[in-house]
Amino acid sequence: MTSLAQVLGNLDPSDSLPLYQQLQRGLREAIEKRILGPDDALPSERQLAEDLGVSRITVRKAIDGLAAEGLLVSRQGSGNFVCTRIDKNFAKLTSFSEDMRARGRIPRSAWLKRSEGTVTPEESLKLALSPGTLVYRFHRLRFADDEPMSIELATIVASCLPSLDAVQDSLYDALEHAGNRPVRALQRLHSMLLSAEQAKLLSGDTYDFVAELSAF
Amino acid sequence: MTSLAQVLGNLDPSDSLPLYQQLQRGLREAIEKRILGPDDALPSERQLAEDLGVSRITVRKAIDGLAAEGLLVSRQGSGNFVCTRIDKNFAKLTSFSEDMRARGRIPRSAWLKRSEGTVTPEESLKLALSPGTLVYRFHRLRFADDEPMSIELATIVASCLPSLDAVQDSLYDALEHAGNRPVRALQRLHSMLLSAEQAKLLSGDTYDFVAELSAF
DNA sequence: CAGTGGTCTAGACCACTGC
DNA sequence: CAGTGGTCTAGACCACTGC
Repeated sequence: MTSLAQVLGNLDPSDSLPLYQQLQRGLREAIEKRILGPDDALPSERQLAEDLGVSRITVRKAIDGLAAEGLLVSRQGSGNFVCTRIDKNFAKLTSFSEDMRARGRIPRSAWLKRSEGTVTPEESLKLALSPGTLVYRFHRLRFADDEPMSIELATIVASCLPSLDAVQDSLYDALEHAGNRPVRALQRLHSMLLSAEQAKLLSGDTYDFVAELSAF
Repeated sequence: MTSLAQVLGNLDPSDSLPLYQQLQRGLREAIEKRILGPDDALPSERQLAEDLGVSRITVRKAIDGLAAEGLLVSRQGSGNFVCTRIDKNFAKLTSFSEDMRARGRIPRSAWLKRSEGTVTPEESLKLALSPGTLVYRFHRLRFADDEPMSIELATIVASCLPSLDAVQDSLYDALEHAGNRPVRALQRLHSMLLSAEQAKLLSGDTYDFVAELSAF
């Protein structure tokens, strides 16, 4: 009997909610309440099944669901582990690379364009920078396990990085390496209509795109 | 023996790829090749299992995976059906509402702000509109099954809609109702940093937000 | 080599659909 | 009420991990 099983309480077969969903909810709450902390291993599936009086398949279905939610990762031969993951309220700043790694996926990016210049009036307003500030702009296509996820534009004050080429895979890594780990950021997300070229990039049909895209 | 089973060919238990993944791939290809068309019902799970010489659980695992991919929807007591879904190349224009419905999810939107005005110089360039053209702007928070999915800004030439209030849930529905079903569009998608307010909206922690958001 | 997750089977009962 | 998907069991063998 693990202490976790005590926390989970008894599953009720007569409940209208299926057993695996009861278990999934219980484990989710245990993770959210930090009873199970990041990187903690769950009891083995066989152990959980025995403790809770259900079959292993029922346990697996709950765990599969949590893995799909990004709360757990399964490692064959090793165990099921709680993901280190972003806080729902974005309290902790994480990069795309970190986020994907925390979800057990391999981040990768392809460069579309990188350039340097001075802030536009719009950027100057949004980022609270003096006009004339030198910035680097990074246009990237982001992948997780080779699946195209998003097109990203990052605008960074040039003085935060040693050079335009300092960014390889992770922008955050490069900033941290330069001693500028971001501690505060204004995060903005837009959902917009795609240009034909952008659609093509995200569709995954072409990876041999040209590096130059106009009017991003 | 269904004709579909013939198309799928034999599953090979000695293959390193698990049976359910072999079947999932076979069904995916059948859907992509339109051997299984939109809204077509699959043979029943028991029938597929018998035809292919595997257990029903193996069939279900393949079908669950395809449902997670958005290629199928399951209807209890009825069957598994091929989704009408967007073409990978965005050849067919679909709205958020249509897309979500096709995936068996319920689209909903909450208004953040709606306004009218004349095109900005930037919009004028991007949308190829004459300066001074009257447009409606729609800022919405989009939900699927009450889960916040995205923040959307739509800019529509005012002459395409009878009024600013003509749009209820679906912009495309409103446009179609006005006789302006879009046949061609420039679609753009941006992944950007979120403002604190936007992050809050998407985190699902607050639904009683104010309708006014500045500097979107 | 003991223990783990990954896959698979044969069978069962349930709620639901649609005639 | 026959057929369907949804859930669940008990058991099995595999590949892999980590000591």
